Amino acid sequence: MERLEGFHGLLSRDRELETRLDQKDYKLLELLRQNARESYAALAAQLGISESAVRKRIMKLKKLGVIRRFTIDYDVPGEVVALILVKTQPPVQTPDVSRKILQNRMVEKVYEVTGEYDILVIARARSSQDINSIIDYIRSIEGVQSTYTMIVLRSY
Amino acid sequence: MERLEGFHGLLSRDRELETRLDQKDYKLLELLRQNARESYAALAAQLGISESAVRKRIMKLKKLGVIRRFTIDYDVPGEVVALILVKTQPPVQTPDVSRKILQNRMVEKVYEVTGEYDILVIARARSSQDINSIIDYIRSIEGVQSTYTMIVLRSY
DNA sequence: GGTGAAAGTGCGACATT
DNA sequence: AATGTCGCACTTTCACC
Repeated sequence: MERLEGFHGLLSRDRELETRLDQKDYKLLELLRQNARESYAALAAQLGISESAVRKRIMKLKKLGVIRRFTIDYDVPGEVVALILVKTQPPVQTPDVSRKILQNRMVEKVYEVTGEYDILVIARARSSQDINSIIDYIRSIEGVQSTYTMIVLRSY
Repeated sequence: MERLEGFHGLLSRDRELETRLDQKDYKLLELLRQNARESYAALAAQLGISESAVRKRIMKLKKLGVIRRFTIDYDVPGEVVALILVKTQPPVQTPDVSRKILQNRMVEKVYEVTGEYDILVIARARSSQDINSIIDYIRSIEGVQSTYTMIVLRSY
């Protein structure tokens, strides 16, 4: 019976995968990546479908969690961006550390990764002192073994 | 005379800095970071200014290069995201290497940084084979000494 | 995925401080 | 120089097909 349930679980996963993205979805994501404020009508024209179809696809992509948020890529002169590699140590779980890191409002993005380090943090601050305080904050989290910080000089 | 011109240059720089961002600009950037598709009217209400004022501020921020683009934060199931650290070697200039890296369409973002490595690349691909081909591409660029790749397991 | 009508939004011109 | 007001066209939204 447990085997059957396991099997059933696999089937449900397949069913989820039926909501696979098609070429128009991929193109839509690419268009939105380039300009997230483009009107549905303009997107529709480029995709060769109607404006309401675009809206429904975007809604679906948001519901599926594919589109996480509409945001901006920006660069405030004087602000300091830092990339902070973090090494965690068992038995503390890496996701627990990630969630703690995210609580800092200067943290923009957190990646859990393979390799020598476990987490990469992208942080943004008004000054290098503020970067220092982010690092202090991260190093104070339980399960953080060490950090390695890179200051961003330029980005594209 | 040359001294005077130099001094004049400094003055012009100061004049440019007069287009400093105020608190409303910072708040506007934060609101857009959270939802880049929010209407000007809704943004205006939150900032306590009129809708056309918001429009003009956003225009100004784009013109100043502060807002680089409106984009989406997204996560396609099955796609592989990799963070690739790159070490460059003189006499090749790091920005030249960055520009070459950017030519690869799977490359999403390039940071030039301080520290042991000179560049961090964020790349996105349909499969790990594609990630491999990005790495091969980067390693084939003149001036690239070594790379270190981390595969993203999860991101927030 | 398309249609149509109502509500909401974008945008330029001009007035205001 | 930055903001506010107004008018109109366009866009979005929400029914339903």
